[in-house]
Amino acid sequence: MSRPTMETVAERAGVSRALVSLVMNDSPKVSDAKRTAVLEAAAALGYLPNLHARSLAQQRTKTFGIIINDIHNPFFAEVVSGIEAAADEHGFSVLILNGGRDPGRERRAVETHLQFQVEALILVGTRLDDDALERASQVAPTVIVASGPDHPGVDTITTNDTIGAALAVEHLVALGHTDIVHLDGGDNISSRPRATGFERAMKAAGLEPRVVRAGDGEADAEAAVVQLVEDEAVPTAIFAFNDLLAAGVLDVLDSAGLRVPDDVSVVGYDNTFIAELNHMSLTAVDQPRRKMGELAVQTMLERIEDNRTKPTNLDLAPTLAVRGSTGPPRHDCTTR
Amino acid sequence: MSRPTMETVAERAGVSRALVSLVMNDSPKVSDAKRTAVLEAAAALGYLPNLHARSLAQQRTKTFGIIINDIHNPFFAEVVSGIEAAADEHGFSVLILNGGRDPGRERRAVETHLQFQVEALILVGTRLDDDALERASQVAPTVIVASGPDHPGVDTITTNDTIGAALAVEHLVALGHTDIVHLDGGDNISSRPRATGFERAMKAAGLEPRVVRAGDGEADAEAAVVQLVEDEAVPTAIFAFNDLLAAGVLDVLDSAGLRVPDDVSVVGYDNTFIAELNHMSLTAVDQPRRKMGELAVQTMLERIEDNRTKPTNLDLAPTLAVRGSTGPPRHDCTTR
DNA sequence: CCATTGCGTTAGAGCGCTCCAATTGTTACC
DNA sequence: GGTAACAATTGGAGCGCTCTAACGCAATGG
Repeated sequence: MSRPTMETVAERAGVSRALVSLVMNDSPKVSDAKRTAVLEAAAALGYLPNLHARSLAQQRTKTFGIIINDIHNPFFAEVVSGIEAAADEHGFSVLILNGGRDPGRERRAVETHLQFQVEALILVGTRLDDDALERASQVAPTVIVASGPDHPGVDTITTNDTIGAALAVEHLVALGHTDIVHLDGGDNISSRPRATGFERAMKAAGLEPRVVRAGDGEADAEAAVVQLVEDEAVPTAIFAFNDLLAAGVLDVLDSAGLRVPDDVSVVGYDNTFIAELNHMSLTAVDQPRRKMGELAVQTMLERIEDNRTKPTNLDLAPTLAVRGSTGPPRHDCTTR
Repeated sequence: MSRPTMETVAERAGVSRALVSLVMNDSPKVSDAKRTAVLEAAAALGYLPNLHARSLAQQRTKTFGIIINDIHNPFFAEVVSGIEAAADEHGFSVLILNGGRDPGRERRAVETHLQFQVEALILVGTRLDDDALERASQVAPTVIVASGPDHPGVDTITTNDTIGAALAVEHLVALGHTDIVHLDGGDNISSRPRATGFERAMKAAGLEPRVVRAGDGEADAEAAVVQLVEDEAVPTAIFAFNDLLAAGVLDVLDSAGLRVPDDVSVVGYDNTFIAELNHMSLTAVDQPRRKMGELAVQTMLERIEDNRTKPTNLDLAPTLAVRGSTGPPRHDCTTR
């Protein structure tokens, strides 16, 4: 059952082990005759190089370690796609470990990756604390994509939540809305900048910002909106912390007999495929997810190949995907 | 920048390399004094064992290779969670590679995993052809989870689509429906068994099965339902190939002014979080995803540790998650 | 005809670890 | 006091590969 090794292939092809190695790394200095002989022997034996042995001998792995904070989150999946594409292009492999929304597990994932001698760590939406980040970045170049704490020595690729929130507000204001509520993300790490961006943009437009504390799950949104309905304090537009919240908003409004966007406009954040579902058709702030993944790889390559040492902190601009959930407000007695 | 090795640790602790190895594998036959000395030295140096060297020396990796057909699909993500949990419990690590819905990429992923000397391959929803499966299973025990071609020598963990479809039909029939349309999945690999199950269950209930060809994307469903509306051939219930299709159905019905479930009941398949969204509240056939992942691991362990050679083909029974999208039909002139 | 060049090839050390066999040190027993 | 038994420790070979230096062998040129 034991697999063939280079030795086996060499024997069968009637050459030395070193020559087989040269063929496997398609070196130009091998005669065509021997090359085909080796290739044939390898194919016949079903030979597959042992990556562990190679890494050990070569003292490098050409591998990135990805830790994805939550494999269930489609937002992160898209970032990973970008990483994979870019890594592939540069001859790097990618190992994915799932953080499972749990700092402890993420910590162990870092350890595992480092033991695998990955050449860089790409943390997609991490919850690691400063200490863990410090130790990780000591051993291998590390980049945080999408969200995570700031840490000197750790590169970051983010999008600017403040701008994103402003985009949403400006869109609504342009439509004529003046009474806009922001449902915030509670403890979520992105909650604060988005809320701040909202408040700032509202004030810039000469409007009074209303922020309602929610959370990052659908239920949080629903409770908050039910409250607004009960208090008869429903605004003409709601800007939700993320798409999932927005979905909750849509549902509560629907069962309260309020029409979207006629009675209330709704804006989400992240532009996940929830927003894309026709039944939702959610206007949402969009982050360039694939791009972020690609930039993460590029950032790491600069550290590895050009040994850059200065930290990189890219903060990209989000855009707005306008769909059917936003429109001009209805001008009735309450707003007039 | 080069990392410390066992040699370094041994030197600092004033012991031999072999002793360090024993400590790292916490062997019982090490004196407490030396043990703590080694541990301290290791901690001080920030020593991390090199997994490649270990794998090479040990001639085993205690690692499973997962290939996930589409990292964007939350259905698969749940299966992976189950795999991870079970693997962890047995001291196995898990390496994830993304198939990206592309057989070519999947093929390369298999290769990569085998080069990493994974002890078993777990294919979550594969699109690999017979040939590739044959070669893979030759080298390492292989199991297909959720969906993929049947292949001798490759274990499978599936749920019975025929039963699933029957569950949906029986639920609708029990509610009083007699005019039920199935939107099939087109070329999708699970399309056939679900359609067959539908037809069989309908006939068993003495009803005429109506199947409309669709696909596995939202747009496919929409086109199909628009057609039904135009033809004034809308049934009292629609059983969709998957949740995404069902979402499309919901939307078209909504804009056609038909109420769910009053005018039309809708059933989905997979019970993904689309179905759970309150705004959808989709009755859907549920597959025990985590369980499937766990069983996959167990199946592989049997091959590795108990060297079972007989193929395993587990076909689990799905269940039905009843939500708000189904109800009794309205008995008006058309059905009477 | 011998030194020179260069190409294709190979021997062999070494990557960091494990594991077996061998060694030392300690205690126990007759 | 000698030996057996055991516990703790170590040396060294070997896992499958890469890579450097050296080698053989042609073709070339003086």
